[in-house]
Amino acid sequence: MNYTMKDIAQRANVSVSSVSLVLNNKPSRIPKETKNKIRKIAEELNYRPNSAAVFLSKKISYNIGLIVPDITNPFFAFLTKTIDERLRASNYSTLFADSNNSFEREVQIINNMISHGVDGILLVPSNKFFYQPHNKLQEMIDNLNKPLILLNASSDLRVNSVNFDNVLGAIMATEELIKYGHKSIAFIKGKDHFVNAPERYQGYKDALKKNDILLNPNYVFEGDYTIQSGYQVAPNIFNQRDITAILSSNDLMLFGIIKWAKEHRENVFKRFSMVGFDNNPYTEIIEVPLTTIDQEIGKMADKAIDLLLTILREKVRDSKQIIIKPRIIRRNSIKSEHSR
Amino acid sequence: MNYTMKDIAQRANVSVSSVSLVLNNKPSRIPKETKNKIRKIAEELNYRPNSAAVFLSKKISYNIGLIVPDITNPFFAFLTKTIDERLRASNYSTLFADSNNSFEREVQIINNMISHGVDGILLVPSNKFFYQPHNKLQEMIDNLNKPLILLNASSDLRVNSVNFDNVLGAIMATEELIKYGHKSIAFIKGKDHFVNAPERYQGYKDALKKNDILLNPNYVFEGDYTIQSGYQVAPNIFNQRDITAILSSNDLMLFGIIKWAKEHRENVFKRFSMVGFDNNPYTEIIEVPLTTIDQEIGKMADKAIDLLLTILREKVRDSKQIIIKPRIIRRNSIKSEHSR
DNA sequence: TGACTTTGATCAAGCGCTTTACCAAATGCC
DNA sequence: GGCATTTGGTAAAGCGCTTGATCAAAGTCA
Repeated sequence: MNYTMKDIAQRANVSVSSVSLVLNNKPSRIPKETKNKIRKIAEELNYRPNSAAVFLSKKISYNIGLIVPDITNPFFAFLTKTIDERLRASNYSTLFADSNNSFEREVQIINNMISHGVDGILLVPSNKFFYQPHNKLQEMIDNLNKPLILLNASSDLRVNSVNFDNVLGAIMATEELIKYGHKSIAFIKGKDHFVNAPERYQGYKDALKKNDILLNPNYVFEGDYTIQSGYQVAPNIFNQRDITAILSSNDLMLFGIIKWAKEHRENVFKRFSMVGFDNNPYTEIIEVPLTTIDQEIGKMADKAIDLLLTILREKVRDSKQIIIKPRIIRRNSIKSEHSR
Repeated sequence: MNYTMKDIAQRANVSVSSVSLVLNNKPSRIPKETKNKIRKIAEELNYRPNSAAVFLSKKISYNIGLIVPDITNPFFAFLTKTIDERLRASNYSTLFADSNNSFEREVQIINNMISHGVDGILLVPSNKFFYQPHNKLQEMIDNLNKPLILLNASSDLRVNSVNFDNVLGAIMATEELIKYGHKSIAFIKGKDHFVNAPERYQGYKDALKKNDILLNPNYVFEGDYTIQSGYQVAPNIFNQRDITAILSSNDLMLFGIIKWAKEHRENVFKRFSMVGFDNNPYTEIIEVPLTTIDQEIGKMADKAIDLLLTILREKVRDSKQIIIKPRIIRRNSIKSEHSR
């Protein structure tokens, strides 16, 4: 086993209480020399406090649960990295779990994390999360007795959340294309129950309306955010001869379209202007890097952690919905409509 | 707070001891009806054991620490996902940390994890890990008092490890190229202090020797495993007119070469046969998917967790070095030398 | 000198759970 | 009926740490 305060106390000829007071820098009347002696012994023994014992008496574990739907998705990987880094900087650790896009797992994991004594939970919900009956979810959240923050998702539940303004993001993207003269803009939407998918579709529609462009239902396609689904939908887009631009709900599906085009010897970059969502780092591989809507992950992580730490510090109970403005990253995948 | 055994005991009119015995399915003389009553109440209250308290008395936390150098690298992301899944299946949770390729962080994190009471640690060491003085490292590992398993790295330290046979992987890759008639094979090696990099270089050299091909130092290039470094090295490879094939220490650097080629209108797939390492999932985006050496991540995770759980169960102390055979995944990036 | 204050600590309870030893009541047996 | 045995539990200590209450000794002051 590891050394305990008892070991230090014995070696320093003081009581455990004194050791505790000193190592935690609590105000006490213990003189400098004794303090130094205790600190030195702790150092020598490489004393590490037993968090379980600390938790038992203080009810603070300095563990925060983080649940993501799929860590192999670069978006969630970057988010996880940033959150872990920020938490560590505030002296917290990350209890991690991958829900593998399953709601049942999410519930299991949440229970398990509470059992493991996390101080709070950051949940990046899977698409399946919002399938559930509203009141059941609300009850679960309310019964947690620990702060829960939803990331990358919005909800009308009474719950803290941090999300990007997806409607705005899609508007920005659509208007960028319109600015370059495009009027026949295809949209690849995610499935209706996907987190943030309806909002992106809404933004697309809003932007068209605002610019007096009629929505053509033949220009709207659907995918499931994977490269494959982009690949599958690609021929249909190429078949619609008047489409000049594509807005995709994420970058991955554009990758699929590009792959299909290359295999079929179509010059996709000449034929279409393209904008995606997510700022996928692998855009680097593409010979023409994609213009994309960047959800600034660092910002989201910061906001979420600020919110969480504030709740923990001040024990507030009401829930807050934070919305972050996305930004557009202009690269080379948009050409003026007339230059084609 | 959450409900405790005390709450259950009160409601069931029994002692806390009984509740503990029943909920843990310990042999006891408590009759079925009482057991059922206790279980029912626990269920109703959504009782979740307080792991900290369990840990304090049993010294088992059911938490395993996992440290990776960079979660945004798909290889580590897949590894993390698999490990998390497997651990959860065995009733353990994952205390995660990203060391951001820093040795200091690794040490900090390990101490913190021990303090948080993990039962064991799975460490995927960063390159900088092996910079350290050998004896210091050994001392640190020995003083842990918890099983530590090194993943994706080999070491002559007394420590458990699970790694792929990188020499063999590189031999397989090189011989695959030789089989297709290639003799002028470029090699992009990782920096010497990179984990597994010297082994891959060794395999390349071994395979050449075995096949009576002289090593040409002009065919050996160096990168740091990033797309950029492949991009940078690309013109030098294109300049060596007799090179017909490229073996890269990872897929990412090949991506960089492909990108450079496209930008410079070189038909890279016609000019070179290529083999990489890692089975990077984004090979999908490339129009000619890459043949690669796959380090079966699932196998590595399984072996590591088996080893860890065995150590925990049987409290063995000696260290074991497990080596896994890699496999080659044949795709379309190799052409016969004569068909060029 | 005696009352009061300050200094330098310690005591003890409690956090929630596990586990071994123990005990009282009921039952079985001759 | 008296003893042993079985049944159905409980008591209590301990895990390592925190913290408010407490206390003895030394120093201060009038």
